[in-house]
Amino acid sequence: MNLSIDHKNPLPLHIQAENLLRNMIKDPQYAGGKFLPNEVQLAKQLAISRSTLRHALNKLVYEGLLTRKKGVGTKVAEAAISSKSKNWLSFTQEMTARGIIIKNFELHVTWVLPDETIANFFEISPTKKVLKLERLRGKAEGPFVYFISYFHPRVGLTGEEDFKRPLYDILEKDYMTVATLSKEEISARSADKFIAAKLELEPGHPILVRKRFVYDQGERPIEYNLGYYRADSFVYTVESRRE
Amino acid sequence: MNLSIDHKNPLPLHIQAENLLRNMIKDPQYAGGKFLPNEVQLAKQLAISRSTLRHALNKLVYEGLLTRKKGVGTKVAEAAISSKSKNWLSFTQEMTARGIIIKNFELHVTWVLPDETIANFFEISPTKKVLKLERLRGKAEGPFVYFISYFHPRVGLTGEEDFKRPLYDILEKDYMTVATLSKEEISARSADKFIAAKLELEPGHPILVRKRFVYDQGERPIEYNLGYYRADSFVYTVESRRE
DNA sequence: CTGGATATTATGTACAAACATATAAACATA
DNA sequence: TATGTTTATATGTTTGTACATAATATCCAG
Repeated sequence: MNLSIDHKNPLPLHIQAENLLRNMIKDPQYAGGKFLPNEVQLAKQLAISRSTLRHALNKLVYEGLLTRKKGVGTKVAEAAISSKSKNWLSFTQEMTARGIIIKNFELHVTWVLPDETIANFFEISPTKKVLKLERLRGKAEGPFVYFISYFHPRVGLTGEEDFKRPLYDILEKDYMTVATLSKEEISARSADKFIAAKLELEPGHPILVRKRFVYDQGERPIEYNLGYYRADSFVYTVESRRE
Repeated sequence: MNLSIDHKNPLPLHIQAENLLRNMIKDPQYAGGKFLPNEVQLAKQLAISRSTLRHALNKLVYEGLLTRKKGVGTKVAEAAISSKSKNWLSFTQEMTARGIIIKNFELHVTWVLPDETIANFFEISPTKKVLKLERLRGKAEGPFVYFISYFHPRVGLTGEEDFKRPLYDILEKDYMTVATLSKEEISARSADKFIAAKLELEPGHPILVRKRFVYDQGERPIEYNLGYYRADSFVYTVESRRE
């Protein structure tokens, strides 16, 4: 990856700067909370104007990766693991953007009969088997989320796919299915024995449950997803605006 | 609402322009798909520079309200008008819509010194007292949520208001403050003794915590709200769409 | 009448230069 | 010691200017 800006490169300078910054802030030095060099200095360092640099910075600030404070400086935003409904990033993309490397602890693929909720959501017969994908994921230190996904037969997944690739990438590129609409329900509960064991905590500890109903462009159901998050490492964020 | 830009107004010009544009594009003329005036012309019309105008336009483009096309023009995005404002119901309105009658179990109003989070969010000194409103609310059978709200001094609340009225009604009608933007963080935790007692459950039981940061039209902070919900009676739902 | 060169139009990119304002540290005063 | 005051620093705001590039409209030759 390039570590400096190339004025000959046809890629716009502010995009180059943006990419460069994305890498820069993954450095533990900055991810640890240290301020970036100030704008004037950084602009000089990259040999671009302050305006162009700010253009790049703005984008990262908008994405919530950086925070700025007038008179103080710019630094990497608190790397609290969170979910931003607005941007529609995949789990992996979002975590990577924050410099968090996701590790897969477990991965199971099976074919199962749908329970009532799922059969209803998919509008299929309860005797028709669906693909079930279970994943235990987290950081190097340990898992923090247990995912269960069910896929509508219409999608055409075989179960032989490489689920280490980003899910929505597989769906889009290999199955021409674009996830367009998602309805989510977030609730709290205490961990039962099964989930507690997976997430390496005591039964009874609070967990955050996220149910996700995913639809394609035609608003047809394609995925039902359950996520069980350790309460101590996940915050769900929402931004809403009225006009 | 102002229909032109006031260079005397301390509110930054690009924010004024942004607000103005938000109104402008509600006009059926533009919402119907007509192109806005071109940037150079519009800048002249508003008596601001093209850069400043673009700053405002960029924000709306980020939000997905406008789409631009090089060499062609800028217009209101196709699907932008649809579902956005859906979320903005007051707690009481929302519950009433579901046929749930809300009972106030407790209601306390006090003036307190803000902690660091609040002082930071409000951008005020930690020595400046703010109004704190605590409410225990629920159904006839029992409470299910404990709310704590802090209000920015700018709003002008005295503490003598009738808080049995809907909050946003008070703010709009009596204090000319319109809550326009809200950022929320949802997390899970187990109830401490205080909250457990309020919500009539055992300490250690899971609860859902909702932090809410509320802003007015000028994106100035006006309220910080904490909601502690019984996990067995509350689910948070979100709908998001990508275009 | 059609295809291709050309001009026009509007957004995209980039830089330079001031001045405004919030923050924090250094300093001075009561 | 406590409280202002100044100063250095960094981001925030605003303007002006110039040229690049994509999309569209126009015109001209064959």
